[in-house]
Amino acid sequence: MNSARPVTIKDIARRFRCSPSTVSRALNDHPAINEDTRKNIQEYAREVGYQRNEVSLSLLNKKTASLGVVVPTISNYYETAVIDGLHTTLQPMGYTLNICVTNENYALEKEYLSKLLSNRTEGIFLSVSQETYNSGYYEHLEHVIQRKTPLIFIDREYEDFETSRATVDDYHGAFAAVEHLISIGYKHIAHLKGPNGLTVSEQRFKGYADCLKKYDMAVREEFIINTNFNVESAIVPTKRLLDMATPPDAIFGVNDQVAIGAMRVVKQKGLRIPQDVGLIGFDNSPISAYTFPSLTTVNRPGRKIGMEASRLFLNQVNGAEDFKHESIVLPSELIIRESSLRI
Amino acid sequence: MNSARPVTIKDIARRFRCSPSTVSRALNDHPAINEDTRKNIQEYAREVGYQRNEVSLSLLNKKTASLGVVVPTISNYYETAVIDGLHTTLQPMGYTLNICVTNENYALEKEYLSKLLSNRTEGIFLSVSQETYNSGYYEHLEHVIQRKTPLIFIDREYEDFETSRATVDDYHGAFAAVEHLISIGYKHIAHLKGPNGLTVSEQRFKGYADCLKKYDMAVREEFIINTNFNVESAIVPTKRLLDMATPPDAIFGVNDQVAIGAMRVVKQKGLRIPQDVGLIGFDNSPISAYTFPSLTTVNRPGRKIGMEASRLFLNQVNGAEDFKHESIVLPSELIIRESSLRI
DNA sequence: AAAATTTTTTCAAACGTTTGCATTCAATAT
DNA sequence: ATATTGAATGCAAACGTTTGAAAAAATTTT
Repeated sequence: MNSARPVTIKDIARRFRCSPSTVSRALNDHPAINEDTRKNIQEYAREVGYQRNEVSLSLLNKKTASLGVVVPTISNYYETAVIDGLHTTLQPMGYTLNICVTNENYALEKEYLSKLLSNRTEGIFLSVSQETYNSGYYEHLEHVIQRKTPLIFIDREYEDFETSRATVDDYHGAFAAVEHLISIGYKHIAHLKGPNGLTVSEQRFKGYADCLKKYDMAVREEFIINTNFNVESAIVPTKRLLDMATPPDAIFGVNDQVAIGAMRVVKQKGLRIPQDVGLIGFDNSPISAYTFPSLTTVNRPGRKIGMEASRLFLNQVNGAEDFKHESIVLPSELIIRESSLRI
Repeated sequence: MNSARPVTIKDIARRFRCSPSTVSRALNDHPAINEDTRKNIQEYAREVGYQRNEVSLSLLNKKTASLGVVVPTISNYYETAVIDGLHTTLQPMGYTLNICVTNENYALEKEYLSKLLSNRTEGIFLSVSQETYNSGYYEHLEHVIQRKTPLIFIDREYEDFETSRATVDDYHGAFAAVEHLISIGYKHIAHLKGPNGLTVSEQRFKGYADCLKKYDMAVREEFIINTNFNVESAIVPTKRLLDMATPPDAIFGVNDQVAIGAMRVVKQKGLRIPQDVGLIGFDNSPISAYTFPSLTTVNRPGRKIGMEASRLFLNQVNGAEDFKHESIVLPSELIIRESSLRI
């Protein structure tokens, strides 16, 4: 009985022996439609479960009300917090989010952007993949801009694109973290860095290095080891650090995962945190409050970033004549917990 | 120069003084098109950055290649793992995922489902919201089914709908957890239950209760307290448990968050885990491995659920004549860590 | 050179909806 | 009775693309 084919305005028109235009107007409460006709049509439409075909409307109006969100991963707390923030602002406005996960892969990123454009997405939030960043290819991004589709960078960004951006102040966050360690009295502070080249990695590293310099402490090459953002990638580097002739007495991890990896190794060595080794992470992921000892970290307001990014997008589409791209930099905030509180 | 208006097939046709059909065929490598014409058109299309308007195609073919994912939240590890699984299977097949977050809200859930149908989504993955579950309203679900849009239930499910489902075996997971506590020697096992009415809560509770019964242990009313799945909601209930005249010597939390909340309270009381109080969670969230002590838990394969759900969906759309709805129940697996290992 | 064949291109309809303009019909004013 | 108004409805085009069938153009065969 209930056919799979959705009932259309034409079906209703046929039923009432009137034209599709009349049905359309009736359903939209157009004033020029006779009260009775309107009521009959609306009632019948409800009965048969008529639902406007938004696809046809999209074609007609060239408005799709859909937005692309292109991120390297959604397995981390931070990324989902950002998406949550985007959601919070944009879904009540009727926008639909298309989430694309690139797995840090350039080819996928390119494909998804192209697909989003083909689908006439009205805006794209992008956190560029690591591979893209390394490769230096960015025609796929230029293409988006050429098409005048609003493009909002999130966190990882290209310096020289005319777009809006929302990022966290990684530099000062890292700086504050290291300054805190110094104030506690730690003298030999190592850094488990993120992958080279990524803004996030480099900014945090810069904050670390600049802070050491400010306090006339050496920035020692061998105290800076790369990781890949996850727990496992911190294991070997931490072991190397602790096995040195003069090992560090504090470690600043590029994120919480890495710090937690380091924490495991430090404990296994029988060293105490924070007495023997101080430890700081970055992100304030939910887990950081519940490790033992609890992890000092830097808060990274993902949800807020998402909401700010939404705001930037809305600014652009409701664009006044004098619209200017903005670069929002949200402050990061040091959260002091047990892992750095040597007394 | 670069107009915002995307270049269409008609633009190209005008440029070559030919008909849109020719352009269309040329771009699609139709054999009936002259080799030169084809090459010229394709080259020009590339130059001007032509991109097929998929919206018009969707209208024409009644295929949108987009799928709805409706979940109560994306702030938890489990939900994102599911989405990740859906992604992994479906994105390579060209599907686009529209993520909708209901915040456990019935009105929102209804609105999103309706919107997804309006957008002619080809399938919907749904984890029903708590409010929906409680309210017992489900016309919005019937509407989806009426429209013959494949509907796949994830985890939280209505028993009496003709759809496919993918769930984790909560019952046996909970049973195994409690059995493990008993085998260790714990005698008074409390349960921090999830919200009443939800399948997840009830199944885990049932596993807990049945296991106690099997070993002739009392199922004590006062040992079963509701929480709301998050850390905070476990604080007061745990305090209440520990303040009892004869407090429990083990606590089974409905999920890791709740167990972690309990862990905090237990530690604050100066009690030792697992010596004084044994503790088990559920979900095997990444955090559970890094608490102190590390948390015994039950693995809940979110990613696999997503992939299984995708498979169920694909079965339905590639539907053979003899297609039958399936209910996949993935096994859960006890992960023994420190919080329950009293020796 | 005409007919037959093959190759290439165009026409027109379709997908579902909206909307400016024209049309129809009834009611009122002259 | 006829012109004038007003209300209610229909027509046709538009959005961008594909596709079967028809037409046109080029080529081959007689």
